[in-house]
Amino acid sequence: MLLTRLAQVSQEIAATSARSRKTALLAELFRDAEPDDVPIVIPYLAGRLPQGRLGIGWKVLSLPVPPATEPTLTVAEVDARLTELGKVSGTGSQAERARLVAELMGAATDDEQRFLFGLITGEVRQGALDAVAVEGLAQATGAPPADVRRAVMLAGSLQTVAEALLAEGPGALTRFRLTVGRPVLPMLAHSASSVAEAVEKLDACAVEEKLDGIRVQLHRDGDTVRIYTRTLDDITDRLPELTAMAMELRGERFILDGEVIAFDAAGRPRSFQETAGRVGSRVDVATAAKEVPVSPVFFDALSVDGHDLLDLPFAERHAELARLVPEPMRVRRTLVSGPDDLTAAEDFLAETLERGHEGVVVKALDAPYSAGRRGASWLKVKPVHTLDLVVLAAEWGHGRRTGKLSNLHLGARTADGGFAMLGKTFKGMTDALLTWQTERLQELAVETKGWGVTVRPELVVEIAYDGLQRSTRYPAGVTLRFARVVRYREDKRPEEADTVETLLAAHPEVRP
DNA sequence: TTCCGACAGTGGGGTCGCAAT
DNA sequence: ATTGCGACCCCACTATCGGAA
Repeated sequence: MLLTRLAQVSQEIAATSARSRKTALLAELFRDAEPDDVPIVIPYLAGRLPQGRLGIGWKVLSLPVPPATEPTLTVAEVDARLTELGKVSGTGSQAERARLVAELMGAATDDEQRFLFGLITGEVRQGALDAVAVEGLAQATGAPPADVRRAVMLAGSLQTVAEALLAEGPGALTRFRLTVGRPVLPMLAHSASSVAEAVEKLDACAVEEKLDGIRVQLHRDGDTVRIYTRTLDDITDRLPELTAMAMELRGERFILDGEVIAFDAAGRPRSFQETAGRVGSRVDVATAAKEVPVSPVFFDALSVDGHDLLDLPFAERHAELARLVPEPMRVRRTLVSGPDDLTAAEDFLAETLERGHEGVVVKALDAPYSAGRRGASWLKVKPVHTLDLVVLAAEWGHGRRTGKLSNLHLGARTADGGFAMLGKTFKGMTDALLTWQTERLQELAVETKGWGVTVRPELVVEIAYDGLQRSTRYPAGVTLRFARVVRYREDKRPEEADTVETLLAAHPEVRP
């Protein structure tokens, strides 16, 4: 199959907003793909490279290369060239990589260049990724969408399922079962603004500590232990202490879900930055493990002794977990019978925050494990802080925000009467707000840059954030975590905005 | 008819590792 | 040694479609 066909279909998908139409377009293309092309075409149209990341980014891809006039590239050839590029990334020089990219781009037409750019940078912007591709695959093969979806969750890969389905038909789906050693996409949580709201929605539930660490899925099959992240990357080698602990547990074959986190000597959680740095260290793991040891804290069991627990209610899965894992390695929790029992939930949240953790996750006791989904049966509750800050500058948006000033530079007042930038945010804005701020900020502009505008520091904006973290990038030595716009405060003057001093005082645990 | 769950998109900061300067 | 880049951790929020209620 020619790459140009994919580029055209991708454009058509982007051009329609109807998901049913997107699905139909994908299904048609999947049906037309030759068996050899299937492992390439499916991921490409789901906006993904079969090779995973290549070590090629926006920078190298942006170097201008004159496009070809005639479309001649086949998907097989593109795949071969990208595989070559991936190999060079592992060993070779950047110059060699740039040469290979230029060669590939030079063989592509204008449309194909655009498609490849999006594919490699991970920004296809066609409004259809994995989930829509799964629908298309179901339609192309006549398999029930729910069955295809489940098989993809269990295989942890769309491509594997697609190949089997297109080669053997819907019967192949039964092959994909939960298997120890093969990671499944983890269940995710929605947000709730309070425990009252969460308990109201879920009724009988467990309220568990939410730890600010790294999500892990631990598989043990006899003497073999494997540990995977949220995105199913294998990080076994970086967590030797976890492997050792897994061997101590009372079971031979199991899959557990949990979090790893570093605690200090007093048993309080260390900052996310410290835990993440430790888990990210790959070169000298032994030293890193000595300096920042991490502990596993498990909260779910997906499989025990060959039994698939995914469809069991949480209460039963947790009973299995408790049988296998001693209490210190399980997440702290309390059981709540329903809205009448709200005080217990609220006390537990207060206690959890006192212990230095992020918040809580409220989980329905009767819900199955929804692998790969953001199920409504897990609700996280975290305290929100707010500040009144001043807009110092704004950057032009991309994609659907093209032509709108989007990303705001936020400043707090300093002792000398100026402003110190604390970070940026593009979150929390409605389309109407984007339009309004684009106009308003241009009125306040003092300087126009390629990336946006700097403005007179006059506009006050209320910002919600999750906490403070140390920063080497910003002048106050700190930055906001997960900042988002709540509303503009045109009733406030910049002299009334919050100061760096009061911000630091509100977070004594973070010292710049 | 209205409501709501699921998705995609738009990016944020930090850290690590590697190659180039 | 320092800098720039890419990968991968953490993540919030809005718009939209289409099935459920």
